[in-house]
Amino acid sequence: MNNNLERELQKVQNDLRSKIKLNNTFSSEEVVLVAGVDLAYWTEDNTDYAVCCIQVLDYQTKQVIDKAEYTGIVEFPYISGYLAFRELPFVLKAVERLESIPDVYMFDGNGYLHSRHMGIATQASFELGKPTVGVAKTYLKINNVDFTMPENKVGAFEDIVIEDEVYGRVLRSRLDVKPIFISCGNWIDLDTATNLTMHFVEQDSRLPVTTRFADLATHEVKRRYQNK
DNA sequence: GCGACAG
DNA sequence: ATCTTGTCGC
Repeated sequence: MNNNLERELQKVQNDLRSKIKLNNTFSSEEVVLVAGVDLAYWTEDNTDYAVCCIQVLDYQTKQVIDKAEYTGIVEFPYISGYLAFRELPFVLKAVERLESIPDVYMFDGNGYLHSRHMGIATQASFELGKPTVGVAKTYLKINNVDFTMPENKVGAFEDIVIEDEVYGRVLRSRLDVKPIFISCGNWIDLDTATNLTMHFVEQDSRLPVTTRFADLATHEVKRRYQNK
């Protein structure tokens, strides 16, 4: 990619690093509304489109109490390490359409588990002003450090430590299924992020239902658009 | 040329 | 992310 662009994007991310707080800025009793965020992409008439879907679940009942979506033209390419610049504009537009105010957002991707601690979950927190969590399906290698595979037991995990700093966690959310990668977005600690994730993991997916429902919603929107 | 590469 | 059938296993 363009070197000047990369320097510019790195500067944006580096300037935000000092604002990250990896401790809870809330008490667990305050967490009532949890949002799952995801996007889907497609091409129509040589134009790239994306839809962001957000599903807001009640922590206790796990019922969807609010949802919103935003569809638009994709303006930014996918560049590994800079996912937020591509997806965040869609997320913010969708959030505007929510009636509720989620207490925490869960993203499909990383947060602190990023070479500059600036995965989409962390970068999003500064726009949203709310705690965020990153839940990724695959590992984005940092400084050539691999992760250790956790044992095959539900809830088993291994922290991903690079130069004595914990970046994130590989979590076995379900038995006999590939693990997922949990990291703090902002204003939340890793244990709480892990517990929150496990709380929403059910039998049909290794991903928390927050993210899972958002994923299903994006696919429905995509089909709706492609069938017309 | 080859391997890496969140989504 | 997306393109895509069958197939192995519970």
